[in-house]
Amino acid sequence: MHRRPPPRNERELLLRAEALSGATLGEVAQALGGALDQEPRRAKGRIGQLLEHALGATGGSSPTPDFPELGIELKSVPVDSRGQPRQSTFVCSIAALELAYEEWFSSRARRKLAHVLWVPIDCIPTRLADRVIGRPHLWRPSPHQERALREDWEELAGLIAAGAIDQLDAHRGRYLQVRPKAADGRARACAPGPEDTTLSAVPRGFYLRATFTREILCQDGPGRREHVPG
Amino acid sequence: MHRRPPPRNERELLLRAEALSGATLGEVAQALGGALDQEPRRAKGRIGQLLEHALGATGGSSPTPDFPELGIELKSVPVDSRGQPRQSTFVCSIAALELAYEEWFSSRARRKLAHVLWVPIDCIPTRLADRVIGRPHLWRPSPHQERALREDWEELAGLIAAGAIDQLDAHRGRYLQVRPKAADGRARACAPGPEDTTLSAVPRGFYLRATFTREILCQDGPGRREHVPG
DNA sequence: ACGGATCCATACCTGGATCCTG
DNA sequence: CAGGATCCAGGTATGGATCCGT
Repeated sequence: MHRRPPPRNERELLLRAEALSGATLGEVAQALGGALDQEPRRAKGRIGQLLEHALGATGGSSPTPDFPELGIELKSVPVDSRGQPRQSTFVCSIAALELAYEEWFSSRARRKLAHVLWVPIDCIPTRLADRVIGRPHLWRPSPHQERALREDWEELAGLIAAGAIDQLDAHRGRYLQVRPKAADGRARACAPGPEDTTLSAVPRGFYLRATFTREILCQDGPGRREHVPG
Repeated sequence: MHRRPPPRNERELLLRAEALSGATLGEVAQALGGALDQEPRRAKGRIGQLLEHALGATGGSSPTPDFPELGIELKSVPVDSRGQPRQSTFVCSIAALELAYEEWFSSRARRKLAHVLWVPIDCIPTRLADRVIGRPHLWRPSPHQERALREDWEELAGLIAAGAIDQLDAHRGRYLQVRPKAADGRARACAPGPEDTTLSAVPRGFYLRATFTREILCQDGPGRREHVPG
């Protein structure tokens, strides 16, 4: 499938993303010379990859942001008929053994969430190709949000670093949570255990709760610029 | 391509290997429902993989031997018209940073070479499919050979662990040598540098010199059993 | 002749996320 | 309805070795 060149600045990125809004995924795929012939259970990550191509994101499996020159991450987020997310959003995987040596500021989670272009996808149509792209939303965490994310992260990372990964479940954290991230339940990764031991646990990732992404998408954004005073 | 079930014991493995001797690679591939359409420069590893399938080896990229139940490694070795190896044989790749903590007995090199089924391939015919499989040779290092391999390994591993990987070249070692093992000269791996530093170097592997594999194949083996007294 | 450079197949890992059962 | 389980694509690493210029 064809991939567009990277956008040269933030404005160019936003213009491209707004140009996509209203289009169906099938139309975008066709414009790139591809097709969306697989159905949902078999195409969990296709939407994100399609948007990457359409917007000129690079990166792949590198640790750099999707738009390295701009320091911006791209996230597609499935929404219902009212434009609201119903599911959690994956942030990044967790290298449990290294978490003890990290701090929030240098963490992968903070870097991933520092500057994000959210692109809502209306997931009511069952067929992938019929789903409609919504208005993009370029976001940075507010001071309040960043504080809350940081507190969650420090609690969760602290538990893992202390060897409590097996006592930790997805109930913890207000905005950020920890859940399995693996091909299946048999996958294994190393993690700190009690008293300086190492144990083997299901690989985990950080996720944002749907309540939090709903809050983000309801903040003032491009879709409401006409109401801003001035 | 079809793969045979694993051999249940050493005898079954040897019988299968002897049954292949005299056959061409093309015949073996055809019997497995495959084909050998690629030519040498494009098929450096095809012969080894073909023999794995034909003999029922498992393993792939696991650290276990090719025949885990038997503890036996499979090595194909290209030979000339006199049945003698003309090239070195790859043993295993080197994890340079970990070599300092290893000893010969627990090393990957010793485990790979502890028990090997050598299968010579007459490489005079240019076309892959026309090459003829020779008599297999099941080998364990003699006390003399094991001592020499160990001395080589300890010298080479010691130099690498001491941070001298960039001063080390393929001239060192009587039987075992160290040479690049990478997709190309731009590949990089971490290695110990001088004075507890870490540097980036071309990935290396251990190889057996052709003089050594010639010695192995000339030892008494299945092909000469009729001359053994008794 | 051989030391350094290289080539293919395949398993594994990571990043993209959504599925789905109790 | 949300926590735990899972799925695909694509890149990387590993294992199989031989190529080839000097």
